[in-house]
Amino acid sequence: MDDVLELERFLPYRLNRLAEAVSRDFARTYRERLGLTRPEWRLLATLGQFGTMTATAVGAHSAMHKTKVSRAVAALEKRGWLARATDTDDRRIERLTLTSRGAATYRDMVPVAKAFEARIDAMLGKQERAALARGLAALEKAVAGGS
Amino acid sequence: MDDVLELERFLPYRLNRLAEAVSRDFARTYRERLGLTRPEWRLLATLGQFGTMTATAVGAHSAMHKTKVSRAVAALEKRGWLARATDTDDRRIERLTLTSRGAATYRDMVPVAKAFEARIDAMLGKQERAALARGLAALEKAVAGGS
DNA sequence: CCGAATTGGTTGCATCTGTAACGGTCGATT
DNA sequence: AATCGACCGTTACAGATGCAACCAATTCGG
Repeated sequence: MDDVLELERFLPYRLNRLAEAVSRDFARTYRERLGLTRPEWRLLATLGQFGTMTATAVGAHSAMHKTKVSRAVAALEKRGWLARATDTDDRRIERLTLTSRGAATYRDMVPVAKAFEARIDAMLGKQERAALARGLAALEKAVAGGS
Repeated sequence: MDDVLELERFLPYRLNRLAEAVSRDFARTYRERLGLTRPEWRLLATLGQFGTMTATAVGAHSAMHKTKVSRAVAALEKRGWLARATDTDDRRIERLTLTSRGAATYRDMVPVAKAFEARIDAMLGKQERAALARGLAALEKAVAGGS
């Protein structure tokens, strides 16, 4: 009974496998079109959605290691897609914002991402989509709270 | 309407974030206790469950890049946890099997993984657990078929 | 107040990773 | 049987990653 682990039911394994499989195609498109790595894309998407944020907040939101965030920030800054502004009250903090060029890139990218999303959605039935949404939401809550 | 991408609803992002968050703690335990990387752990778990397999099959099952598998195989072989046997009919193929020492390590690891699994399950309600299972299964099917 | 502990962020270093190219094997076509 | 293409697996190389150690700024505790 306790001698075999069924990977098909093991959550970390399933999530990793799905994340990998689902992301791969999509990641390739923005790497080829924009030359972005995954962390860089996530940073762009996060700032595009939320406006100004700190590096730590980006990391917390996307579960990225802080060094990943740090390097992604440096990369986008170098391209002129992102600007840093040291907080006047707490000079450790840097407020990150997309430049107009960064925002323009973001706007170009959004429809592509949405099209990708729609393609996946189309492959799931309505019931399954609802179940997935509910299950993921519950898991996100558990992970956030349990830590 | 089409100007912002809501990351909290975007599947690749959610899956990556969850996979990362869920795996991190667990990965640390087997890295510290056994000195295994993630690909190595997955290889061990896959062979432990299925017995003999080829490297390609392992990669397909776990969505790992073939070079990852190749390196994990080399690492486990070096530890004496895994043995290769070239197929006599098709000499391109290598049948991978855990050695008795590898199998012993696997057996030690299974209860740890199951305990981890149980801890996550305990954080989800029964309904949510069912929804998650259903949603993930549907997505797995879609991903496998769509490709 | 002052030193200790904490926090935001960066960097050195070793390791891990993907891409592309490769060597070796097999099957099909001719 | 020679050739072409497909397939299994490895490796060189450049780039990405995580850990630990670090700097600087802030907050906490006495």
